[in-house]
Amino acid sequence: MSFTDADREELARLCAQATRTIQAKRDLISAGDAPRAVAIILDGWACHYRNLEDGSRQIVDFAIPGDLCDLNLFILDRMDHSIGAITRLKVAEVGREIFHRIVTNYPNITTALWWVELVSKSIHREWIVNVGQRSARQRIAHLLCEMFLRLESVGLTDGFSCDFPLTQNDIAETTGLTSVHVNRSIQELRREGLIVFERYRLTIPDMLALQGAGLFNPDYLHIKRLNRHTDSRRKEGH
Amino acid sequence: MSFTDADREELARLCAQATRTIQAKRDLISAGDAPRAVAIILDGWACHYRNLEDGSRQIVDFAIPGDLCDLNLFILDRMDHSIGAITRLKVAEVGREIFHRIVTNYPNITTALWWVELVSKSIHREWIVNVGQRSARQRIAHLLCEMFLRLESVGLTDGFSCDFPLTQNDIAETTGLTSVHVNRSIQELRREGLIVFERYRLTIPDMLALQGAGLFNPDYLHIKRLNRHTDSRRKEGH
DNA sequence: CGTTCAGTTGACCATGATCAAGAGTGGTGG
DNA sequence: CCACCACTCTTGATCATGGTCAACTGAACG
Repeated sequence: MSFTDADREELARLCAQATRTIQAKRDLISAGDAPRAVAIILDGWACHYRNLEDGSRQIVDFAIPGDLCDLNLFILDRMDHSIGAITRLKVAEVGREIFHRIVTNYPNITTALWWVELVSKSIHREWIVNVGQRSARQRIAHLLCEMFLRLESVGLTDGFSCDFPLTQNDIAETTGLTSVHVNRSIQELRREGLIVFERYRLTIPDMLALQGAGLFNPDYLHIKRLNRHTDSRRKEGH
Repeated sequence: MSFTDADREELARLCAQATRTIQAKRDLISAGDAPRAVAIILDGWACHYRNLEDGSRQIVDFAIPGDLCDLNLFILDRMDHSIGAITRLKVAEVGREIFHRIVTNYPNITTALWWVELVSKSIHREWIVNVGQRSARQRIAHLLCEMFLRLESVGLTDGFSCDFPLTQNDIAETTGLTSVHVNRSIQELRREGLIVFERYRLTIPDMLALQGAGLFNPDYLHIKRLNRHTDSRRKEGH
């Protein structure tokens, strides 16, 4: 599958109209709300999370530029989780009617939506594996590998480095660990030279070594096609 | 959204043609394979799982009658996880061409497919929360609540009881615990009268109590609409 | 009947949690 | 420009949940 010029124009138009800015740490939408628009992340990081009655919080996914939120728009009437801004966020919002028009008129885009949805589900599966089976060290290494490759696939890395706005507490809420233990595990990874990570900037000098430390296998990201998919998006300005 | 008679007939036809039986503990399809058909579970339990290089295995979802497997059919070229039969399994297989015909001709069914996909993703999110945040006791209680309600929504419960073919080792691979610890936790739940569970038969005398023990909140299952959705399937023989 | 697989129990161990205090760092207002 | 505050990171000491290893029981099945 690949996009036609008409598809690309339509995508560019969508990203241009109705943009909105959300402050860091604010919710883009909260659990229980009725979804009102599909959001396309244009800039910044967001996270999908759920709260437990006992006060704990679990982050279940991150959204970086190019990612979509709330495809459930038509289908599920209430958000079953919240989406929060990690950094200041810029999003494009696509309302119900426009979305519907796209789905009926642009089959390639619809297929791409399915694609995005299925990959995101595959990532969810891997996160279950991550918290279910891996040690603290491995979980963190795995998370760093995943996010680096996802950032790379949308052109947001710079050689071996990338901006990485998560606090150690965010990482704790992602990996099901405490922030104290995350701290100690990160120090271990640093000591071994597997990562350089300070001031919200991450460098991975040897990706394969870090992948080894995290039992990371990139297949689940379906990156090859992810690239093909996002290529068209990156060229949208052309 | 609701189905027309034409929709229902089509669904009945799909479930009737090309059924296949898989022995217990065999794979329906393995990670790395190219998916060749969408499978609809007609009878028995299956599980979606991933293996790690270090030999451990994580179950990431169960599939019970009425559930679909491998919607990735057109979209992803390789299975990123395996699907195995827990019990002997009866499935209906829908090939690529037929599936494509459905998607183009039956918009209601297509919407229902989206719906199934999104609910299943919501379940994945909850599983991440389960292994990430809950204690052993809570994880197991939560799993039992979820599966009971899912079985109930397709008419496979009998009052407070249901068939429940998972071994303690299966539960361990689902919850990220060891089978020894699963055993002790189950005994605890039994001792407190929260469950009766033997010979692969589960009884939950007080669902709300068990939900409390598992910090279980059923919202993520979107059950109300699940019922509405599966109604049409249950009546297919009519 | 013997074999296999699931469940059970006990003793001991280790990963990661908890609690608490202190050090940087950055932002804000006087 | 400095002082203060809030937040994140860091470190140490202790604790507990759940893991490991190993042996034994019981049921199912050919």
